[in-house]
Amino acid sequence: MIWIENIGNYEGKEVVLKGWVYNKRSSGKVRFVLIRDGTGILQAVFSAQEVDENSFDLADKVTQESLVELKGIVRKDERAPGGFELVAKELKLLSSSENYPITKKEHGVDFLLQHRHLWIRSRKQFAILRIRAEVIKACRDFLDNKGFILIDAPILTPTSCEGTTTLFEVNYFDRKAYLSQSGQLYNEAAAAAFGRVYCFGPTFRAEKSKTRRHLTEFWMVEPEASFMELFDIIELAEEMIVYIVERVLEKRKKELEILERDVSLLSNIKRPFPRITYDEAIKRLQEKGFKINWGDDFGGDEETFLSNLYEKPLVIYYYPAKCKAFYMKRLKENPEISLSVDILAPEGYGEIVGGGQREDDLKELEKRLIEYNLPREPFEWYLDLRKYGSFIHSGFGLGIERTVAWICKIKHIREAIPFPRMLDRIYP
RNA sequence: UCCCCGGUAGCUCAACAGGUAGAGCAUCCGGCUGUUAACCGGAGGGUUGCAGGUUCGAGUCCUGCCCGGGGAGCCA
Repeated sequence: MIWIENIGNYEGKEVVLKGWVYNKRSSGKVRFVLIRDGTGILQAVFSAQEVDENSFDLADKVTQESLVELKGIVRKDERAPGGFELVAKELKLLSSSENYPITKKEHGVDFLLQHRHLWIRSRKQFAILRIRAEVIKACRDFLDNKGFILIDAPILTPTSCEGTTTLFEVNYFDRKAYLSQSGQLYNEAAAAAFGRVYCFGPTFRAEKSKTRRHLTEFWMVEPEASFMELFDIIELAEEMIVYIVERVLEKRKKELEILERDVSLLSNIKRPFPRITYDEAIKRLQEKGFKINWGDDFGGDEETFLSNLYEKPLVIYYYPAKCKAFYMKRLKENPEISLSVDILAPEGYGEIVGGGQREDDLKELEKRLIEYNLPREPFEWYLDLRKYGSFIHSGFGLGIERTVAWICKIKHIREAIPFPRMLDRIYP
């Protein structure tokens, strides 16, 4: 099987390819048909003398997104997009396509999202989703190489992980269950069993958020490591981000080109990252005239401002405990401060990582459940982790779509997932 | 939930101050021997989101509803 991706290996040879018609152009006695096979796009050239009449005719008549079989000789030619083209010998129609809705001109967002199942065939979406696949592979390779074990957390859960967030409720054999909003708590159990673990999967938030940073279904990779403290986990997150960016730069050059991404900014993503405390962040914001007080969480504008401060991701740590989840360990010297961290991607992208050191003291944790107004019963198993050999441990979650959106420099994270789920949008 | 913007041909949009609904792309027909969202000529294509109101006359003004976009809040 020959794929367009590797077409350069067949220079001068006759090949047969299957693919969908991406575009066609004609100029009298020369016709150009661009076909895509899922790995790339290749231009085929039809000249009247070198091809039979039926094929030449078809090269003019064939419609966008029809499936065709193409025979021809691979030739290097600078005029061809991609550097190689096919001198066509024969074209066969395998399956026709009529009135393909996504044409060569512009379309609106609503229309494209209604046709997402077809939109993913187009060049830019193709590039983004291939980068997404690389980002995911990079996360997994990085953690696997570091000795982390993949232990997936359940999607159906008996209760909220953090209590506050709105959850999707499902009927579970006449009992209530909820779609997971984080694998975090299960990860902690797994960390005690396997040392260093991670889970990777979809998470769900039933918030009525309508912004470019939010989806109701999104993917996270969540490492959790025993014996690691806050600053160990910050280091791990930094290394992981550097690794992801490096891998995309190395393996997805073409896709970044399609997206016209300025790669010099990405090449700059090396350690160390700038690190500031929450207190410093507040000070910087207040200096700029933001109306924000100590104890407030950052809003969208604040996050954008902070993430534009540096060319590298910005590490912000020591958030007020009340901004963070009940399971965050507190600073010994000041229990108002949690051992927590967020990492904001640069170029205005905002938070891609959130994490911290977990409370390992049973009494403290019991107190927190009460403080946060959470029922004890569904968390019994979680408390057990502190009863049977409690251990220092930390972890974080990295949002896949936000990371992909940043690396691809796309405006809205809905394009960073194959089939986005948003408020009022669950089709296709 | 709130604020702002929008809904006109398959798609993207235009239509002055209320006066015969129009262009590009797509489709179909024709032309062009290297096109790069190719280009050039021609043709077909409309319940102006829905319901009501004002008016001699409504795409345009008013009211309600529906749908979408951007943002806020909330959140990762």
